[in-house]
Amino acid sequence: MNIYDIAKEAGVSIATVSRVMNDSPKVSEKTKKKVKEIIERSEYTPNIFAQGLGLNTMHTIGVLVPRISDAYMSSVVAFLEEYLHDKGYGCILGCSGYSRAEKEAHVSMMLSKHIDALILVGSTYAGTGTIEEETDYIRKAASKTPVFLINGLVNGENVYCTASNDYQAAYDVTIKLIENGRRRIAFLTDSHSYSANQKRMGYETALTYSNIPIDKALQLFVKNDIYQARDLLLSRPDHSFDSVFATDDGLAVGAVKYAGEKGLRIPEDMEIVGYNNSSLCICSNPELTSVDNCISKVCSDTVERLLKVLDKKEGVSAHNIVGCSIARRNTTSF
Amino acid sequence: MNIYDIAKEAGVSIATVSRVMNDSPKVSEKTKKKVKEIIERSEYTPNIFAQGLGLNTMHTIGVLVPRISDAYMSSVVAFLEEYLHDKGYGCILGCSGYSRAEKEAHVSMMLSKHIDALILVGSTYAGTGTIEEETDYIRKAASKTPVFLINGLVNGENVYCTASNDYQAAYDVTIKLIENGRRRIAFLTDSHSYSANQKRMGYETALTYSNIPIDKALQLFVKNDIYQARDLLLSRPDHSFDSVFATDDGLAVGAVKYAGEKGLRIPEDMEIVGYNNSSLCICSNPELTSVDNCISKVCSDTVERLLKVLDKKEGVSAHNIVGCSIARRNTTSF
DNA sequence: ACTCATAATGAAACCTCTTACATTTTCACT
DNA sequence: AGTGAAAATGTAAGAGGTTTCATTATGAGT
Repeated sequence: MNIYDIAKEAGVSIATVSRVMNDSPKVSEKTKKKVKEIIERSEYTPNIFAQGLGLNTMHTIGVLVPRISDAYMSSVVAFLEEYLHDKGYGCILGCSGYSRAEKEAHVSMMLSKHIDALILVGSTYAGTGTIEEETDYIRKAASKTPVFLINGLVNGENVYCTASNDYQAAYDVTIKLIENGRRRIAFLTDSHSYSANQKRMGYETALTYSNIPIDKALQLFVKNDIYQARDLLLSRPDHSFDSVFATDDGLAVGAVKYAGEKGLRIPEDMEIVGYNNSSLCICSNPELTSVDNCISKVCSDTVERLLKVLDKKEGVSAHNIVGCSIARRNTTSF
Repeated sequence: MNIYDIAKEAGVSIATVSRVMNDSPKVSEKTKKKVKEIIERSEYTPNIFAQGLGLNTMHTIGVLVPRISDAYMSSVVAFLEEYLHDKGYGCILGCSGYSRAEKEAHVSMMLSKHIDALILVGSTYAGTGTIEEETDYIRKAASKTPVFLINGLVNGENVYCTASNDYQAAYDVTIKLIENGRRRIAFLTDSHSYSANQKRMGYETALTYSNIPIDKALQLFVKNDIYQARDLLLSRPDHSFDSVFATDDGLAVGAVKYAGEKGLRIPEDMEIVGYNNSSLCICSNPELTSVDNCISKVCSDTVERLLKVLDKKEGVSAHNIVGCSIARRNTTSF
């Protein structure tokens, strides 16, 4: 069943059928109605390949995340898919893991599928090699299709970034903890990403601003795993920290488990703040205070900017920042 | 940059270039080497649309889930994407929600993108209308492309199902609780899906087998939300149940919160079992005993069967069952 | 050197759509 | 009725691959 069959049955040329399919104004109402009826009846759908060959688009966006089973990432994908689908775009998903090689492999696979744009979520930097090396594949991809980063920052032609204001949020959280009398705030992270660095800078700035010396021994790096986070904290000397600011809710849950193990009361003896305000927060006991980095807004902004770029509209800025808020629950006393 | 450019530069015909691209044996080593070099150097990739037009495939599989932000679903998608990517297939993701109309819309969008097969995850039945009505869109889709259900059951030409043995697992869990002296086991679910019904049947069979009357008042239905599950349990009379078997970890966490609210000790006063063995289990406090429905195996089986079907191999059975196990943690005393 | 089977290559058809341009139809106005 | 502009429709040329079939090149066996 192709456009010729429809044309023959309707007694018109294929050009007319094509015009009807694309809602062109230069077809008489009478013809339009007749052709539409036949299209309807025979459940004809145009061949996407032939269409793509002509139009050079398939209305598909590539979405690449490091790990979809992560609560934060899956939320991001959920929003992106929803917004894109609303606008008639399909979503090719890739889960790359954190290695550069895997990311590159996924990106080139997506490019070969002729996506209209590429969205990269988080983790643009794996911590091996220089930033330039690490992000070169992004600029390379951007030479073929517009690239949109979510919570990442890369400068380059055709690269657009949308991020939550992690610097500010981290600063705010740290100040809150200091106001609560905390002086030895552990900074717990699992990433060298742009976001993680922003958080670290906000944290350090707040300490400096409050005349608290920065103690690098309080900045802990661990794989994103609840038990590993717990064990790392357990390996630290008792009382070496009085609160934990984690760059991810999973790590914060690890801190909760640490406190349980040590018999520390939360939040009296140990305050804990997570990040992403994910589903883990209310699953945790006590429920976790966390930074709400407003995924929904970040995603809707990204899609909005993406559509503008595809529309060849001018004036889409390279960078875009979205504010965060703090979701207060029971692991802090603010 | 197209096949003609390569052909011209190499001084061969486009047919030869095409053969080189597809690793055809009927090209001399010398020519192959020369052409490959030029392809490499000019970073030529064949146009997917032209290729699709000829081959009628884009090596893309549609994956439709109701809710990707669900820990279980995102795990399933993670495995599917990994296995499919390994085999050179891309993944078009759709998040449909639970309504039939949305599912149909997503399926037809995917079909219009010319997927090679469609994988539907869970929830084939939304509870409105008869099973036949609810699943008709699946058979319709199956007339255009092979359909693979994960933890769903629909009979039809070109429909292949892979499911975990939820009936058996539910039976086993219920027997364990009974062996622990529980007599009033609440069955908490959020779905009318095939899986949920299998679990219910296993639960009821175990009760009957143990000469415990089935009390419909103990079978509770609630939206998949931790707080709603907690509140529903709080609304029941005290001591009306002594344990909870939930068909999803989120609901089980709701039960944990209920017990906390009521001051019940877990597992002494209240045993709780979840389902899916998701990341919520270790996040919960106490950590949740849960049925491990072996997502990895279900997904690898699905992909394996899918590849066989695409390969036109015979003998792919319509149904395939994978065994479950119980991940014992701290909300039960077995 | 001459066959002849086989390997290597090329020409052209085909896949199904979009669209620029050409042609035909319509119809208001004289 | 005749004219001419505007509207409707059709023709044919791409878009960029794959593949069949025909043709040419190769080289082993005599």
